[in-house]
Order: sequence, then structure tokens, then C-alpha cells
Amino acid sequence: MSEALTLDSLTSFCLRKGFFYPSGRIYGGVRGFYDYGPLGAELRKEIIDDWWYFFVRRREDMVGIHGSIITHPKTWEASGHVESFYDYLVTCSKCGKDYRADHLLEDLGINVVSLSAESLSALIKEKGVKCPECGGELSEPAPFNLMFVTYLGPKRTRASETYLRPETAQLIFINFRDIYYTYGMKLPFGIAQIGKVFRNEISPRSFLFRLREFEQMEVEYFVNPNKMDECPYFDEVASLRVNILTAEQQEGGTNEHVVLTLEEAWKRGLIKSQWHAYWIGESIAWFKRIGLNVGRLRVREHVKSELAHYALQTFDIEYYFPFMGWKEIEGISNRGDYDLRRHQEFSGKSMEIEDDRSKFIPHVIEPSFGLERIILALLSDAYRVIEGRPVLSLHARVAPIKVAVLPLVSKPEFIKKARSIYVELKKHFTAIYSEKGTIGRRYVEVDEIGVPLAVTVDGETLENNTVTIRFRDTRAQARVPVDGLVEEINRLLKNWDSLAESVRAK
RNA sequence: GCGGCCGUAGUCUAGUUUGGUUAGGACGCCGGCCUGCCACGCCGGAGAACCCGGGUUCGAAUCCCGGCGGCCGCACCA
Repeated sequence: MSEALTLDSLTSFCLRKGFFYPSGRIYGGVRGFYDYGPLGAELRKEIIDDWWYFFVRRREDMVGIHGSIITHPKTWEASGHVESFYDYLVTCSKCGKDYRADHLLEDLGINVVSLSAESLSALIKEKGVKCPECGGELSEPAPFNLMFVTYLGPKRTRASETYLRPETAQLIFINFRDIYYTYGMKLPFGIAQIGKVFRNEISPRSFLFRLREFEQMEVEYFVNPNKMDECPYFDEVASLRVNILTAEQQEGGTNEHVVLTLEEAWKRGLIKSQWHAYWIGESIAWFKRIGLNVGRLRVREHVKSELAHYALQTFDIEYYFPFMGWKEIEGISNRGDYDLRRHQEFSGKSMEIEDDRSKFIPHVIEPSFGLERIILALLSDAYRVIEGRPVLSLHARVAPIKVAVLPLVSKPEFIKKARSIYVELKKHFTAIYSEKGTIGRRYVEVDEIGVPLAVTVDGETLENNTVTIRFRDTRAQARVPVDGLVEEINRLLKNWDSLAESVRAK
């Protein structure tokens, strides 16, 4: 399974071990939805807690919010989602293929002025547009919108329509003024949020990769537009070497990234602002913290055609999945002042603030992480076969279960001692206890769900009150007293990165 | 959404081409033995009417239709 980790085998592993279940599985499942199982729920919590610590709590320039999922409908008009999320589809009556009406017209060099069903229909008729595949007649344009619609109140009328949020970002923008005026933040500063978003994808696919309901972890970082190159923390990331693939390279037909430090990438103008480069660096630093193999990450710039309506420049952090190649796990956009400006227009409330004796609408750098995609990357990275045994080699920081307690043999006195240790450890760590089958088998079972440490109660324990601590990846063992075991485990988990390779990881 | 392939116990799977005895196995699970430091030792047991619905037939897991779900390709991914 490790040599050729496939999406299928990973999906089935997650189901078998209780990381994820297809939502509504007993009824046949619903496309695009997965439920977190016991291990998945713990893994998720470790990741979001660490993200929140790293991007919010430890920083002096960041605060968090937690916005509502169903949001004032105006929000999505202002953000451009009502318009941009609305596309028109035409279907060939002969071969049944679907096309986006506007793309079809643009491909034929026809200028699309407005996106209404009537105007698109008229253009198609006027220019005699046919199916590019088979030349068949095209249907009338039918609208589809990627936002989930729901209704406020009991009546299902056009006026009561609203949407489940398709991104968390807008909740930050619509709260920006209140946060600025009530919480006393000074530029530059950021607002972070973790939460569910909903997109009615036409074709959800690839397990956790494209879901209809998923979780974002986002920062909107506000900067004086005259100070986009004045990041006081830049030194922390300047020398970080990254794999970078620019729009220019891609437009020149290359798909080979180059290795540059962030400072070089910024100074050469590949990354247009220093703040943008800084947030790319912080993102990669966090991925490293949670144990992702950063050698498998690259920073790819969006080419013009894929740039979103709001973006000045966007870089995706892509992870190289063994079964599907380079895929986005985080997007870092320079959104300029687009969002605040639009909300100013639509609300009539000024979004300008004062800094350095000038008034302006701040510009925004947005690191936007897809939680489930990160989990998929972490699991793909961690699942390996070490000397013939399956091991989920997750970093101790995110491992869903931190410690297993195992009696060497299932004699009553061993069990009694092991259980009392387990009950104590469970107050401090996610822990698991098992007495079934041979000790070797139990080690393999806990290795496979990524438990970094195993405490074994053996004959010596009963004599001198010591246990062994075994390391998952190397099977190295150390004998430690039961008194102070909690402190010792804490020390090992906290210092995971600095422990000797020979005990910690292969 | 379109096209191709697919859907059998908790999991993986045999059987589907050539409809027909109690749908077979492995792992897991439960009980017992073994008291073993790195899965894969022994005995016993429970568990599927074959994704859902309809049809053809004396008879369907097996053929046909629709739905749901999965994979791949196309389109889509703001």
C-alpha cells in the first residue's frame, strides 16, 4: 500500500480505522459529504487548535472571529458571488455535452457583454453557435449557481432567499469596521476565522479533495496600501527556500518550478508585495510544524485565466499527492481593496481608516487553507510501510491518539496495573488501551493509527514500578518510572522535533 | 452533468460471461485455550437474502429499466 498509495486504498483505510465515513452511508451516501469518525475528529481538532495557536494566539497582530453560516444576502451581492457564482449552461441536443455558455462564446471570439439568459440565448442564435464537438443544436441557457440557497422565514419566495456561505472571508470583511472600532487594532493587523463553508459543486470527487461542505481556516490581513513592502517580520522567512512556479513560467510552457528564497522571489518582483511573500513563508512554516513534508510543496502562481474576480495576484500552495499529482491545499491571494470597497459601495458605510495621516481602504493578503485537503495531504504523507509493517507516521503534534497503554500479557495483575496507568494518562492525553491478542499485534495496530508512543506494562513493572515507552516509527524503547510518567510523555511530545532521529522517526 | 467501468457480511473479495442445490473464502468481531516484547498459534461461534426500487422468468447476486453511490476521462472548480 505504501509503494503505490492510491486514493482508493487511502479512502478505505480511513473508513476501516474510523477517520472518515461517507455521510449517510447506511442510506447509500450523499455525494460530496463525509463525516469525521473518532480518529478523524481528534485529528481535526489537533490541526485546527494548532493553526489557531500559530496564526492567532501567539501573534500580537491577529484576532479571531466566528461568523454565521447563513449571512445577510447583500453580503454575496457585494462580494460578487451572486454574479460570479451564476453561470449558464447550454447542452447539446445531439451528443448531450454541456458547455458554459459564456466560455463557448468567448472561445469563438464573441464578446459577451452581460450574463443574462436572454442575452446569451440571443447571441447564440444570432451567431449561429453550434456544439463544437458534433455540430448539434444547443439548448436554451440554463442557470446554475454554486451557492446553496435557503430561505429565511416560512415563505419560500425570491425575497426570502439567502445563501449558505461559500467562503468564510466575507464574514471577516463585513465585520471589519466593528472590529477596527471596538477592538482597537492598528494596521497592519489580521482577522482569522475557522469554519464551515458550502459549495454546491457539480461533481464532487476524489474523497476529501472536492467536497460540498468543508472547512476553511482563513486570515484576512489588512495593510496600508502604501506599505505593502514594509513587513516588520519579513526577516523570519526571508531565507526560506521555496519551490516556485510563476505565471510567466507557465505561460511560457514550463511546469518545472525553480527554487528561490522568498527574499529573492520578492526582490525579483515575482511575488509583488513583501507582505504576500511573508504570508507564503508563514504558511510553509506552519505546514512544517504539523509534520508535512515541505519538500513536496510548491508555490504556484495563478495564471491570468484562473485568477478570481477579486484577486490582484494569487499563489496556491500545492502538495504533490502520490495518486493525483500537484493539487492546491492553500490559496494565498492579494485581494487588494476589492472586498472592502464593494462592501462600502453596497452598504454605504465607509471602510476607510486612517493611518500615517492618510485615509484609505486597506489592502488585504488572504491565506486561505482547506482543512480537509490538508488532512488528505497529511495522511498521504504519513501512511507508509516501515520494514513490512504499516505505520501512520503523523507528527506527534497532530496525532489523534498520543499514547497507547498495553499490558504485555493479559494476566489480571498486569491488566490492573495497566488500566490504572491508562485511566491516569487519559486525564492528560488522548490515550487508548488494549489487551487483546499478542503484544506484537497490538503494537502494529496502534502504529497503523499513528499513535506515537506506547507504554507497556511488563513483569518488571510489578517489581519496581517502571514501564517501557516505545516509539512508533523506530520501535526504540526506554524504561521510565511510573511516577512522573505524565511529565515524561509531555516532554517527549512537546520536544518531538528535537528528539534523536534514532528514537523518534525513520 | 455527459461517456466508460463498477456496487456481494464491519473490511477485502469468489461467484455474474453460459440465471437454478444451505452465496464460498480471508481479515476483523464474539467466546475459550495459549502467558507470549514487536501483526499473521489452536478450538468454537455470530454475521450478507448480494446498494435501493421496479421489470423479465417456473426461478435472478447473475438479464433489462430507473434511482443512489464509487472510480476514470470530459466539462466545472467562482
